[in-house]
Amino acid sequence: MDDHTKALFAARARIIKAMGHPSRLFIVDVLSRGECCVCELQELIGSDMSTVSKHLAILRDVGIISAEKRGNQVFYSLQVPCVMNFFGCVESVLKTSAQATIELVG
Amino acid sequence: MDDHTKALFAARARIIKAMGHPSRLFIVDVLSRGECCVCELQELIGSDMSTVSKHLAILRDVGIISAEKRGNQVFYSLQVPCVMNFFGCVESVLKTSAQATIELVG
DNA sequence: TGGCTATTTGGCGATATTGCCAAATAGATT
DNA sequence: AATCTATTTGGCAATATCGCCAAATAGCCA
Repeated sequence: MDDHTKALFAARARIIKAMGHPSRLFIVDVLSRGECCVCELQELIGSDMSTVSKHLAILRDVGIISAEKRGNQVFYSLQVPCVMNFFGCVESVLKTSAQATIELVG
Repeated sequence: MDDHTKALFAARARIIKAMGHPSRLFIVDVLSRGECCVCELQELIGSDMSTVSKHLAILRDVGIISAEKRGNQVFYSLQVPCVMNFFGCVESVLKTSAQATIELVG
């Protein structure tokens, strides 16, 4: 892998990696239905607010979501809705994988 | 998040996480153009063969790729081609993100 | 200003990932 | 069987991630 290819795939992986966590994937899913403040997400997820905030920062750093401060709260929204298309394919990976297990078992 | 939702998003995240590494993303890209043995991938990536083998195992464990042994070599192939659709969206995240930086700077 | 709420940041221990080396395994060839 | 090649596995040190707590920050309201 030459340096350019390496950099390209590192940049791509960074974005995908940002979604590779249950809470962060959940955040993306929730935000696909409209903006949310941190407090709402925190209630839904059930982790410490600081933990949720850090997850949001990770998604924001790679550009998947964006933040807007209004009053004393911060509203996050999905910046690149096409990431929602991942879900359909991910389900099909899960299905394929489950099918393989069934065939393996009997 | 109730237990079912938690499990669902954990399962999804596991799949996305498997792709969240430059070498593994590269492997998926290469395999999208046809099956490959480990030795070919190792040459392209340039890491130790054992490292490549472990990356392949991670992708295989989640069901994204599959392995077939022929002779004394193992050929891997992309099991769920729709993951290739991720790339287009990832590029658009990169573009959006670059655009945001441009607007921020000037 | 002082206090209140919402959010972020710093720090830390626990845990997971990464990539190399060395050793084990499996098939092919002699 | 002995050996060669291709691949996987075990082990380990370096590094990164995770989630909580405590502290800092920022905006609102009295």
